[in-house]
Amino acid sequence: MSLNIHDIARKAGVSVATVSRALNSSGPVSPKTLQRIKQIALENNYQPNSIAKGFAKKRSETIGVILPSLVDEFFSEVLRGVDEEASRANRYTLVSSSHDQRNIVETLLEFMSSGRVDGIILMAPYIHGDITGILDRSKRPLVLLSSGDGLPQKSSFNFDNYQGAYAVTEHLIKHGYRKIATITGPEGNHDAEERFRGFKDAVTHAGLNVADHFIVQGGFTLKSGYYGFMRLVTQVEKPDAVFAANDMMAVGVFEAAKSLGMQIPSSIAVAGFDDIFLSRLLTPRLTTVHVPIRELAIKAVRYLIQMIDEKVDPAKVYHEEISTGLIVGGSCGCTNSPDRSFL
Amino acid sequence: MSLNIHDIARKAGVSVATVSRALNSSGPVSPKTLQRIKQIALENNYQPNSIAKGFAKKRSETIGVILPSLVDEFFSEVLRGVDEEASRANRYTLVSSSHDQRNIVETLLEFMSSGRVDGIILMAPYIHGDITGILDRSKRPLVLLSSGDGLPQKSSFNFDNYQGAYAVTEHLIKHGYRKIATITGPEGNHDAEERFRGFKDAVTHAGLNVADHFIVQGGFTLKSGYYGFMRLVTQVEKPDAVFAANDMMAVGVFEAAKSLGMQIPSSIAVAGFDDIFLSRLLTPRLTTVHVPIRELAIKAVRYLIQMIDEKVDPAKVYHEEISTGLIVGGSCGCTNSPDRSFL
DNA sequence: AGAAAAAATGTAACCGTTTACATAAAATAG
DNA sequence: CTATTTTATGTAAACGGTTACATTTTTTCT
Repeated sequence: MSLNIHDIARKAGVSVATVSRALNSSGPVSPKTLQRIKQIALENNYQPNSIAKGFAKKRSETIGVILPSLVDEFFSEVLRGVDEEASRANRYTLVSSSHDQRNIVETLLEFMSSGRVDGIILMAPYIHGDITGILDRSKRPLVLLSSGDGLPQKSSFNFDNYQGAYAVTEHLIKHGYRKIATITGPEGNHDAEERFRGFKDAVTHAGLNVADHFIVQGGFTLKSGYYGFMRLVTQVEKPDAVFAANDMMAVGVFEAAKSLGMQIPSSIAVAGFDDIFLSRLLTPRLTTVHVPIRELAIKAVRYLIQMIDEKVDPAKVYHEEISTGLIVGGSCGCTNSPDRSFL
Repeated sequence: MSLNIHDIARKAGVSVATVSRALNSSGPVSPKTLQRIKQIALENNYQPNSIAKGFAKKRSETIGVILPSLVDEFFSEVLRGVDEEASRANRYTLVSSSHDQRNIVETLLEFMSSGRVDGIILMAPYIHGDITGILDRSKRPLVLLSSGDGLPQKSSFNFDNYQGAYAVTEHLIKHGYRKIATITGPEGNHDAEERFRGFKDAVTHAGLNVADHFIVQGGFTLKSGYYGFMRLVTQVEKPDAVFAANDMMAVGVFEAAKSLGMQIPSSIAVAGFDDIFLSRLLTPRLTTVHVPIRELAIKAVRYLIQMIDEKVDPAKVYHEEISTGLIVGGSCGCTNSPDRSFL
């Protein structure tokens, strides 16, 4: 096994306490002792055992991230942001992509009481009773990411879905479309609900009404966008524009339109939400709402670390809504939209 | 703070050793004591401090994953596979997406000598001297993922890039194309090199020759595919088919062809490599090579865990090449290819 | 120079668990 | 019914750091 602090102390002819102080700058050490210890540590490339360190300090320098799954761009961007900010703050990232609800609960319990993480970033689009229960008696700092306000007693960072949906819908209305349909996200999903609310308000405030047959429920998947669109356009009254609650469904809409021989935006305008990479490749480019995922993750981690370091009161709740930005492509009917923005 | 093993021992009127044995089934405990201890542990929902446990056992039950970055589909699929298999084996996943080479080296050192992980999955497309040096005196089990055979002394899991590239090129040749160009991956990248080798051999074995002006260097990015194609088709002698060393570049090729008004596959056939999600959405669907990323990751983790548990000799090296599969779309000229496979 | 203050270093307890070894209790054998 | 073996339990050291406190050395002040 590699050498430990005692070995270094012996080699340097000092006590372990001095070595610890020298290497962590945690107490006074005379310049020449400091120098000698550092030298010896370097020569023997001593690496303190960080498990032991964590044990002694009751700190793991690790933040735990619980994600619903890692499949799509969204989650990997979150993870990227978390890892980026965590490593900037010299923290480790322990990740768990829970495959189902049970799993989230278990992981949460584990993470909270095992001493393995100092704080938790939890992303749970569907928060239910079990989770609430655990979270209530959670002792570790925790922040919710894009999980809505179902748990107002916990600090959270969300996108301003309402504002984004409102803005993009308003944009469609400005184009003169009057029969605007939407394909929603899955039921119970906070983002989906907020987006729908924004859509509805924008339509209503414009003096239009939201017809029931212009609302079809989707599931944030390409497939549901495809079939959702099919349902919309095979009705007697057809919409002249459709707002898909996320880009993946908008892609489904494009595919469906293509297979029906419908032109976008001339036969029907389309808008999405998320600004995924793919939306840039559609022709015409998708009009959508940009969500700064990394930024969200980074802010959440920063706040979490402040809680851990007690720079902010961990008991106090803080909520932040990160604003989203309208991205105008050609799918809404705008003509001056940039092309080949992917290059 | 939550209670520890001593508290449980006291409540149960036994010693900590007995509690430890009871809860870990690591020694004889009488049925009724066992029952009582478990009961008490449950009532007080006792969770052993896993840092302390790791410290005592010199085991962290954690596997470290070092990835070059988390941006694309490839890496997030890897992570997904790792996490899936790790959690199946009751291990944690500590992730680090190193942003540059220096970072990889540092992380590697940290991971190896800190006791924080029991083993490491390293994915480093470009292995250079520094890394080799560290790896040589690494004490922890480590497996390389898709990093080529630059380090034959370490166990590794790779895709059979050669075979895949050979197969897809051969398929193009079967179509009758004779002037086959390629856009390669970045220099020094193992996958890229193997793919090129497969391409070259397939062409040569068919009695054709690989003209220099039919080889342009790309960088695995959409952009490089776009411009690479532009260069290829603005030459005096134009290719009739092009093999992009990855799908992202093939997407660039599609875009470039579109902007030049060229039809795929009638004016020029295209094939890619990777079978990314996007390749399914192209029209015609991209002919490509499927790489079972999750499978690769899962196999690597399984093997790593065997090394950790000393089920296999950690000193012995093992190499596995995972075979890839040809996916026939319409971009090569095949007509019976399935459409809308994304639904 | 001696006293007081400041700086450097050392000693040892502690963090929560495992585990080798010792001891006690129960089961089995003769 | 004892002697022996087996099973159950307890004791205490170890893991590798940190850190409060004690002690020693150095510096500063009068």
